[in-house]
Amino acid sequence: MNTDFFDRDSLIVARDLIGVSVFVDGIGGIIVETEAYAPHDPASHSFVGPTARNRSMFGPPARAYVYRSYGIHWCLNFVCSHASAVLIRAMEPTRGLDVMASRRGTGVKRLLCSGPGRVGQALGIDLGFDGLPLDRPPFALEPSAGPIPVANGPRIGISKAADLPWRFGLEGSPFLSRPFRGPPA
DNA sequence: GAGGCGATTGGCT
DNA sequence: GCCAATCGCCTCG
Repeated sequence: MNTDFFDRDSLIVARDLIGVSVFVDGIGGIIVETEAYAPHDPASHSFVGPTARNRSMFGPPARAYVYRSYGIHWCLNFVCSHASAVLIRAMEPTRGLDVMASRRGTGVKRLLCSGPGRVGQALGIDLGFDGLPLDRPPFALEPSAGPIPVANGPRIGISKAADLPWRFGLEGSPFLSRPFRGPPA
């Protein structure tokens, strides 16, 4: 994947990432759910300006931004233009199922990567991946095979700007962290 | 230096 | 559906 793919508005990238495959050391699958965090977006970690935690968001696009969620989980984002980013919320696992099952402590396929914290754990993500470029190992990205039916709706689990329909997903996928409700916003 | 809170998950009712 | 677990970051004093 061309790094220019990420040098765009996070809303566009979030939608275009649905169907793209992501692998970390050869382990991963197809992205089926994302959320966009934009410049001047109150819900974005970059909203408060550069800090020790969010410095990767203010660096060049096409890199990883990793943060700890609720003191427990590691969440993986892709940095886009102007300190925006896309959170990888869910994937359909395709390669390295055995390794992901071992890391997750379950063999149930649907529970391997369906949720941002689960994605991080299944891929073996931690702070050491923060700031790494996405166009070379350990990361590998592959374009989607063909046209994808993309649904969208409000982002999950946030209190600020909770009404914005900036969550995107593969319509009808059983690997979504949660189903999409109603018509697209 | 201290307190509150969160882009979540898993287990129990 | 509700709630605890868990801890780094940010804000305020």
